[in-house]
Amino acid sequence: MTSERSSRKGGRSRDPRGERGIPEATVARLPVYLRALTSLSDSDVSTASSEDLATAAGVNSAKLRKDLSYLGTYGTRGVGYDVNYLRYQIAREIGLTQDWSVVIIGIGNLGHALANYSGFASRGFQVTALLDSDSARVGEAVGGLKISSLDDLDAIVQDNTVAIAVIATPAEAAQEVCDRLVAAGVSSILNFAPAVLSVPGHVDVRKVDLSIELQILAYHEQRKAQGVLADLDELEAGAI
Amino acid sequence: MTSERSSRKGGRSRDPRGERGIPEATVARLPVYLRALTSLSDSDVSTASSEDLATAAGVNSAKLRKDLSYLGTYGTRGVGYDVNYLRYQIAREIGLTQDWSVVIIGIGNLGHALANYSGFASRGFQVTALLDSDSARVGEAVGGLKISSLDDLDAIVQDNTVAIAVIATPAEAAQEVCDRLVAAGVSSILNFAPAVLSVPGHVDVRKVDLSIELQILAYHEQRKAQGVLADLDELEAGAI
DNA sequence: ACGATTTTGTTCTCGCGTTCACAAACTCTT
DNA sequence: AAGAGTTTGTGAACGCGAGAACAAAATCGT
Repeated sequence: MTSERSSRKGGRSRDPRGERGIPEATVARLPVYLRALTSLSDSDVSTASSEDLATAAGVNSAKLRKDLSYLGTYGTRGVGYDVNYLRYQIAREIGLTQDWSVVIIGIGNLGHALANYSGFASRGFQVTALLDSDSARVGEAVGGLKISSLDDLDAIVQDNTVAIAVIATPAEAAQEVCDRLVAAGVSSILNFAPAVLSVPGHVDVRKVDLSIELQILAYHEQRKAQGVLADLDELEAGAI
Repeated sequence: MTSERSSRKGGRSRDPRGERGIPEATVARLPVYLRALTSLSDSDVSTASSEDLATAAGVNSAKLRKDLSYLGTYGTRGVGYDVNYLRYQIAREIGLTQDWSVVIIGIGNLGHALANYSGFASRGFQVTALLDSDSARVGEAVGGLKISSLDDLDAIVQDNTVAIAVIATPAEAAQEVCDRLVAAGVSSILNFAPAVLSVPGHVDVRKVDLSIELQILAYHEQRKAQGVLADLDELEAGAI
């Protein structure tokens, strides 16, 4: 997994309330299922088996069935799942039946790209503000929005009832921006800055770190290369 | 974790060779430790305890010690770890003592941002080519590099011994681009396109998906809000 | 020199997540 | 109507990862 939850340790068993809690690993896959269902729906497929869905989502069918069983019993034995019905149920479970207001902090290279990314709006996430600490950039228009000053954070968060923020600042600024976000009432943060953020327990942080991903790939790549060398050694040693 | 390995199922226990295999969860944290060590080194700290390191990396100290123990015994009891020595050892283990050539495919908003991102080069990842299928963009300069045509992929990969590629195309194009990359000999792929890629077993794919991350945050956010409502209900019902 | 203190490396235990395998439930054919 | 064929939902087994806890090893103070 690329990202980590920094708060909320427990899975469903530690839930103080008795209500259905969905395992974290399952939650992380629901959006993938949703995408697969949307794709099938666009292809006018009205019913799909767990095997079909699993293939489309790139997972094993038993896992998919167990994941879906946490939401309820939405399938029909001997038939499969109604694509549109299941799609709605997952969307509702994730919370995509309502719109979410998102602000992006730090409009550098990455912030720019995120502001122009169309994939957000299509899923019910609306970027309502772009903030930057550089006063020279305030007022500049990016992706149909004007950049606001970081000083207006509190007002912006309150006016738009923002719960989710995206940090795309340099690493040095990330913790301070994070603190201000939390103070303003934001309780979910997507962090692109290569920095460890410390937040109060009620705030969720997810991290996306490009250079970490590359390093993980490099590790395995190096390992493959070593394996080849070792195989050659064995070959020379006449072991095979 | 946000991303998934699509190939290579086993952890260290299934390793056919008897050599030390590092658990996947540990591999994913090594880059974080590396960053923490670099930061300490920049602050002229020469020695650090597991507690210090763990705090800087945002993990628990027992976990950190166990992770490091997979690499070897690089600490000194009663003292701690030599920052620069440990840093070198982790870098070597990950494979950062060599340079990695990386190509980026799909120079849209995101590809643009990635091409300009300075965080790659600083960690030994050198972007050697930018590719796009849109012939109108070929030749355009981005971040000091000229965009090449996708048709030149094979030659570029071979000339630069590229093992790692970044896919930043729209979802529709991702699988085809992926197939061509694999055919050209690339065996590690970082995928930003919101699509499930299918690859042969020897190829590693890691996925970074912004909209999935937001959806996971939305789920928890919704859950927090429901919890508040439930608490209010209990209050009204006189349960407290 | 030796006990007190610090801190690592490792063992052990527990819980989560994955997968197998099968009974239950539904459809279809005859 | 009944048996054959499908496909879901779930119980059970298993392996990996997290964290507590402790023994081993180093330093420090006297």
